[in-house]
Amino acid sequence: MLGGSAVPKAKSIKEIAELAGVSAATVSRIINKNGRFSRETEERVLHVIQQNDYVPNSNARGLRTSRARVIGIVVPDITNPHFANLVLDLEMRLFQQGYSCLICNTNESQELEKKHIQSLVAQNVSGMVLISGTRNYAELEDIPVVYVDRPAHTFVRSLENASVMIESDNQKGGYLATRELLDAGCRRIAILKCLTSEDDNQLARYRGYQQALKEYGLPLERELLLDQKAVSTRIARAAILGLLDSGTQFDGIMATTDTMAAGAVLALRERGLYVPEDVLVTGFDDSALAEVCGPGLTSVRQDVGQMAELSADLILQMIEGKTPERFYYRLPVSLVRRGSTKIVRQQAAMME
Amino acid sequence: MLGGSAVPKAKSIKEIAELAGVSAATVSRIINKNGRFSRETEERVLHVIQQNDYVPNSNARGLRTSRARVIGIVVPDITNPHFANLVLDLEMRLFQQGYSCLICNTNESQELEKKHIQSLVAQNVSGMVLISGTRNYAELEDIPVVYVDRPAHTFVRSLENASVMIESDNQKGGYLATRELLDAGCRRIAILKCLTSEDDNQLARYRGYQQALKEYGLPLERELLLDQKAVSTRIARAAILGLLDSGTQFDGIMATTDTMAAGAVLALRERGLYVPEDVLVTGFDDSALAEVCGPGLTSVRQDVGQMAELSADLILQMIEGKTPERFYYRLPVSLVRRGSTKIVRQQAAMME
DNA sequence: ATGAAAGCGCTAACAC
DNA sequence: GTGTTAGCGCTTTCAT
Repeated sequence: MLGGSAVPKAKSIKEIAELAGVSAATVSRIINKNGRFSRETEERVLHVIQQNDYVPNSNARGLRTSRARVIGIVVPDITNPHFANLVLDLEMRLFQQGYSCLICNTNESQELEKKHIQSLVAQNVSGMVLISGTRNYAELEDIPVVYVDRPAHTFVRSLENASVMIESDNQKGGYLATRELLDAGCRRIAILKCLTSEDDNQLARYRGYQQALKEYGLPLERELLLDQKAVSTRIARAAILGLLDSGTQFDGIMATTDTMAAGAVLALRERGLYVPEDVLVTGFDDSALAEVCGPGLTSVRQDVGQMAELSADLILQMIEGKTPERFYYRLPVSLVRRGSTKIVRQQAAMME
Repeated sequence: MLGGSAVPKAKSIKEIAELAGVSAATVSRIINKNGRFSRETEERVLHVIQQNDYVPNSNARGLRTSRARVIGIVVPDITNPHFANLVLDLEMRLFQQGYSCLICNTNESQELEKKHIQSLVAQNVSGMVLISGTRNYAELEDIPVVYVDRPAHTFVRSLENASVMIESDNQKGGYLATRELLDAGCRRIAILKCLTSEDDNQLARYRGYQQALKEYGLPLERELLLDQKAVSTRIARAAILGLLDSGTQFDGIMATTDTMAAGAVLALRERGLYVPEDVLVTGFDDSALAEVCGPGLTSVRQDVGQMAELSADLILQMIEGKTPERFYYRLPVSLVRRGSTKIVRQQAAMME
C-alpha cells in the first residue's frame, strides 16, 4: 500500500474549516486549545483533521506567532558518540512535546557556529540548545537558550539573558580517571588533552588530573602533558607514537575523551605494547568506543540521559515563559571500570 | 566582547528598504539575485544588510514561496556512526548552499518515521533526504526526495515521483567480507544479521554471504545463521555467547554491521577467545568502531563521502526543478583489511 | 461560542 | 530599474 486513501487531502486551515462547516478561526482555536468552543464542534473539527491527515503549516504559524515549534540544536560534531547520544535523546523528548529540531553541526568552527545561530534566529526558532557553544551572541538576547557542556566562565556573562547552563562535573571526572590510574600503581601518567580549543571542559578535566597528582604528591611533568591541536583519534595516535619514540617513560595515559584514548590504544598496539599489561589507559564519555576498544576502556561516564532530560525540560519551561528555578546545573559523573586499568602486575615498580 | 555593535538591528526587509532608500521589492530582488537592479543600488542595499546583520525571515519566505530553504533529513539513528558521518557530511554541504537541515531520528520506529515526514511536509521543506526510509508516502508525491541506503524494490514504486535512490553495493560488500574469511581459511562462518527490520540492506548483505559460500561449494548451515531482533552491539554479544554455549563449531563471524561485529568481539573476549587466533571476524561500514575494536576489524567500507556528495547534488538539482540524469545509483564498496582477519595459523584445519 | 478581518515578512506579477 | 500591490496560511483581536 502506498499511503492509504487516494482522496486529495485538504492542506489549509480554510479547507478544513469548510469541510467542518465552521470558520478558520474556530479551527485554529481548537487546534491550539485556545479560547472557547463547544465540545460538539471540537469533535467534528478534530475528526475532519484526522480524516485529512491535516498538519498546520508551520511557516504560517511561525510567521504569525514568530514562534514556530522548532528548536535549534547546535552541536560541534554529531560524529562524536557523546554528542550523538545527547542529541538523539534530546530530539526524541522534544518531538514528543510537538517540537521539531534543527540540528546544526559547527564542525568546531566558530564561523560556522555564528552562521548557524544567525540562521536559526532568522527562522524564528522557539528556543535553542547550544552544546559546547564557544561564546555569547547578541542576537540570542531574547531567545530562550540552554547551554549544555559549556565553560562556566563564559556563561556568567549571559546570566542576564535568563539563559541556563548544564554541564558535567568535568574536573571530578578528570580526577576520578587519574586517581584510578594512580591507585592501580601508575606513577608517570601522560595526559592527552586539547586546550587550544575553546572547550573549557578540557581545562576542567586537566585540572582534575592535576588535583589527583597533587594528592599523591607527584609533580607535573612537562613531557607527559600532550596537548593536541584537535580532539581526534588520528592525532592522539600520532602523539602517543611520538611519545614512545621520544623514549619518555610512562605507565599510564589519561585521555580527556574516548576518541583520544582510542588513538592511544592504537598507537600502543602498533608498537607491540599491551593494555593494561604495559600501559594503563582511561577515557572520558563512556561511549561505545570505550566498551569495544582494546581490552575495554575504563572511562568517565557522563549522565547523558539526565543531561537530555534537563535540557528538554528547561528549554520548554523557558519557551513557556517560566523562569527556571536554577540557572546552573552541574551533573555528577562516575567511573566505569574496564580492562584498560586492571592491575596485572607490579606496574609502577617496573617502569620507573 | 559580546557581539559587536549595540545598535538595534533592523529585522524586516521593510526596515532594510527604508535604510537603503528603496522599496522592499528591490531588496528582495537583490537578496535573491532575481529580476533587475542597478549595480549601484545593489551595493548600497548589500551594505545595509551587512551592516545590520540582516537575515531574511525564513518563515515568511517559506510561506510565500512554499519552499523554505530547509531540507529534511530522516535517519534511523544518528547514534550509528555510519549514519552520523553521512548526515554530518550532507549537512555541511547543504548549509554551504544556503540550506538548513531538519534532522529527524526515527529510532527505527515506522510510526515516528511517518510523524516526522508529515511534520516535515507541514513545514514546507524544499526537499527531503530519507536515509533507510522504510516505505513510500503519499504525502511525498510532489516533494523532491532522495532515498539513501534504501531497498531497491520499494524504490521502484516511487520512480513515478521522479525521486532518486542511492545505495551501496551491499551484496558485493557481504560477498567481499565473507570471501575474505573463506580465503583466510574459515569454513564455518556464522553470520550476524537482522532481517526482521525493514532494512533490505541486511538482506543484500546476506545474499553476498550466500553467494560467497556457494562459490566455495559450502552449504548454508542453519545454526550459523544468527538473525537478530535489532541491530545492536548488546544483542549481537548475547547471540555469540549463545552460539558458544550451544557448542556449535565455527571459525569465523561475518557481521552485517560494525556495531554487531563489536558485540561479537566482546562475547569472544568474555569467553577467553582471541581474534583472529581463535575466530576471525568482519564488520560492515568501516566506522571508528572497526578501527578500534579488538585487533582492528576488517570491514566493508562504504563511500560515505560520495554518498553525501551525490545526495546533496541530486536533492539540490531536483529542488531547482531539474530532472537528474539517473534515478538510481549503486556505489562501489571496498574491503578494509585489519587484524581481525589476519591468518595466524591453519585455521580451518583446527576447528573442523 | 463563533465569525470577520487584519496582518506577520516576504516574493512575484504587474505597472511605470 | 524600481515601486505598488496582493496574498501565502495562520492567529488573534474585536464583534456579535
